[in-house]
Amino acid sequence: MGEGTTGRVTRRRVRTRANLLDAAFSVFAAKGFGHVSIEEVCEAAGYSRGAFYSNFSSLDELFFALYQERADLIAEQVAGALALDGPGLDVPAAVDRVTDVLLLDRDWLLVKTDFLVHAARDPDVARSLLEHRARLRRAIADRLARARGHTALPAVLGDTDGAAHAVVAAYDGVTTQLLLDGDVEHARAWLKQLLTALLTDGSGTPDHRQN
Amino acid sequence: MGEGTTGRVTRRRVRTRANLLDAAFSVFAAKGFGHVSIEEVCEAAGYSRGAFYSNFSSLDELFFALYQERADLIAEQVAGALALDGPGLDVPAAVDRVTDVLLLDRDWLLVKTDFLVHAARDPDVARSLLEHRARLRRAIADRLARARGHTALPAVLGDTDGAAHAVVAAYDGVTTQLLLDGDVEHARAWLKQLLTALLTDGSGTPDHRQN
DNA sequence: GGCTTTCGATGCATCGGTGTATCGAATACA
DNA sequence: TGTATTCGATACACCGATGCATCGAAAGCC
Repeated sequence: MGEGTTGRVTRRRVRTRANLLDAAFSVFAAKGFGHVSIEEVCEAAGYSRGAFYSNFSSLDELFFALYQERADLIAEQVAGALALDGPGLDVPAAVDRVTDVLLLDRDWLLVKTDFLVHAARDPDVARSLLEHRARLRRAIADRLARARGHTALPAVLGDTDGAAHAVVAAYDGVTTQLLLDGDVEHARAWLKQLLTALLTDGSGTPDHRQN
Repeated sequence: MGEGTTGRVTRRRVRTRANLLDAAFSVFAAKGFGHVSIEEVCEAAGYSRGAFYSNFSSLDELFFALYQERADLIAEQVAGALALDGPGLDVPAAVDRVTDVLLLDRDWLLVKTDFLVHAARDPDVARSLLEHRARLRRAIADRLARARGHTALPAVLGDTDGAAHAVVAAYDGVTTQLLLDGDVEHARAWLKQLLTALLTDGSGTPDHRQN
């Protein structure tokens, strides 16, 4: 229990915990939180319920831990992709890099959206998620601010903060579509186009589709 | 069962069915599909499980019916809002009207998102939802096409179809944010700004916030 | 208004999931 | 290597939800 003092840093405990989390990710992605039992997670991980209750006290707790783990990971990657080039920001290139990181696989988006729905009904979780999003936006806004003067930003959206808002909104919007049609490549292209449309006044490359 | 032939158009049946659907909406909005039992719905509606099983065969079926009912209703309203003025489209005015219809209450967005997550895991449901969205987009694209020449559309997004895509994406994006912060008014303002930014090359009214 | 049909309430059997208590086994530390 | 302690598997009791089968009551039809 005591996480502060290293009372007994068991080695297998971390392993089982990680295994449980990994298995939970697959199961959640496949069936959706709310249609998943503790037993299913344990079975997928190859443990019995004893192991679960030894590591978590409820499915909610595990779900939260799972989300935070992966979300932090992706946030790092995005920050990395943003920091890649110098102060002179090449918008299309940065958009490419970020897009590649952001739209990796559909499974993550499924879990992410499940979590969103979860958060929408629990103020505490919502607060936590809002803070996460705010951090992400700030990273984007900072990057955009640093690039100002080098590349002109259309004034329609207001300051860089507004532009960051728009970027996140575009991402969320494309996510929705991707969840339905499952076409990652198309979503990525579409997101790039949308972002360049928002962040430049120049010419995007139109390209369309049925659904 | 026989819906085609009007074998016996019972009158109370439609009432109870409607009551069940209404009650289900509240319960789903509050707890989320997947955390709701048939009993809860029946209790909220003031019926017993017998009534439920007489009208639906599963929660999924009810959920689908519920979604389709309300989605069609809103689609009608949007179409109405779009058709309101003549061939000369006043973009800001139309945006205002549509926005007012689209972002009515958070409960609907909650149920809608639940349904999205549901559809994302069931190809049949996904297909149905994609068709619905396609119809909506076509309505928007038609409206935009009719207005071409009157109001200049920025070419960044390609043709009117691309613009319609962008409109829907913006809506979805704002929805996500609204689900978290619960501020309908702000979401509406933000959506208006985003849409005008996308549909005009002119000046939006910047206005910002913390989250 | 009587008669038939359908609707919906009640009771029951069942099942799956939960949480806890207990115990053997694996592991860290001396 | 011995031993104390933690980890995780097994067993059990419990609860809630499900779906069905039955039956009284309301509604439509003549």
